[in-house]
Amino acid sequence: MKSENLPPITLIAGPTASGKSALALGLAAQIGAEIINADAQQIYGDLPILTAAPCSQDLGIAPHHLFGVAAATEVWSVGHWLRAACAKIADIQAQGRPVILVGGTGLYFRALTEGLADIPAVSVSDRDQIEARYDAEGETAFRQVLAAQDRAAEARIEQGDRQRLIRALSVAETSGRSLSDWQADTVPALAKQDWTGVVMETDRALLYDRCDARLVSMSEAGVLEEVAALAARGLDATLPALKAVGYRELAAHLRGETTLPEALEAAQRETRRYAKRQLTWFRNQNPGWMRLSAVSHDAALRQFFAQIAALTPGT
RNA sequence: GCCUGGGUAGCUCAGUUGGUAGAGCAGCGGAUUGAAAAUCCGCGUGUCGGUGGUUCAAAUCCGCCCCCAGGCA
Repeated sequence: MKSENLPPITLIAGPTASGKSALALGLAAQIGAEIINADAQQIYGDLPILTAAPCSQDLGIAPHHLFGVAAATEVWSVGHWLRAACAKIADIQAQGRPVILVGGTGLYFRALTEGLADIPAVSVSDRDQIEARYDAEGETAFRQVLAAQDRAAEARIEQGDRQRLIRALSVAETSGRSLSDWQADTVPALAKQDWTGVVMETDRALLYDRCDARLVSMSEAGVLEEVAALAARGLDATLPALKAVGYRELAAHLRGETTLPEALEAAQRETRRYAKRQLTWFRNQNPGWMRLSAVSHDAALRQFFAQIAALTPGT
């Protein structure tokens, strides 16, 4: 149970409501680490209740970074987050402190551990133009155009996946190099020996119960007011900050389209579905990461140290 | 007690002249490289209320029983 056995960076991933934040806090308190957010929605600060942002008590336990740092009008991408996270990691390590990254966004962890291609940004106007072409030509014709420039991407992207098809052609046309080419040469942001990956594997039934209960407590904490305030700003509905799970359902109730019980039930269902997608990602995309199944965060912390000890014989 | 209408997937229901059943929603599995709390793909999961009978063959037809809804008493 000595922090010297730990690599300097700990990555804690897991589905929503799995208790990963509590584990991060417990670990941070024990080893004197600072916490960096690895969750796409918690970057934005306008829906603290709905996105389960850390509370002031949490903030008093350990320094937190990249939580609520962006306005709802901003558009952060994986790349944007990765650069910010790497800068924070460097800062914290310069002070000689350990780092913990916690979050539920599998892609962010992948960018960190496997790298992200250094693709030039595609401007919004260029993307809009390609989107317009997709909508005008239809998927079949669009795929033919894409296949001529990036056969591998066209073959890999599944039927109906408009978002990925548009991304692939946007990159090929604006950078003059295919997305598949770019992605083939990526370098991990973190060196393998510098980090330990942990996945929270909470029992499915328990996890779903927690998802349901969380919507109830969010409701008591005033989510509706928070959603109403953001909705009143009349922002573009495609902004990432407005894609928080539950936002759509609660906003529909505020417009009088559904009753509150209906809205809460729908939001709970969407939360469970989101948790299921995360379970699928972490189950299959993070081989080699430590798995923690303990229910309480104390037990999870003990399980964590036990596995660390098992990984480093002789200590 | 009698009459009528129902009991088929987790839920709401469909099921032609008898050929061991299918839709929506829910659920489950999977993909995932700059919107990722996003985006997309795949999969019916079933003692057809129970039981006995007719038939080569019953969710479908017949008998009895059980349960639900409504009506009459």
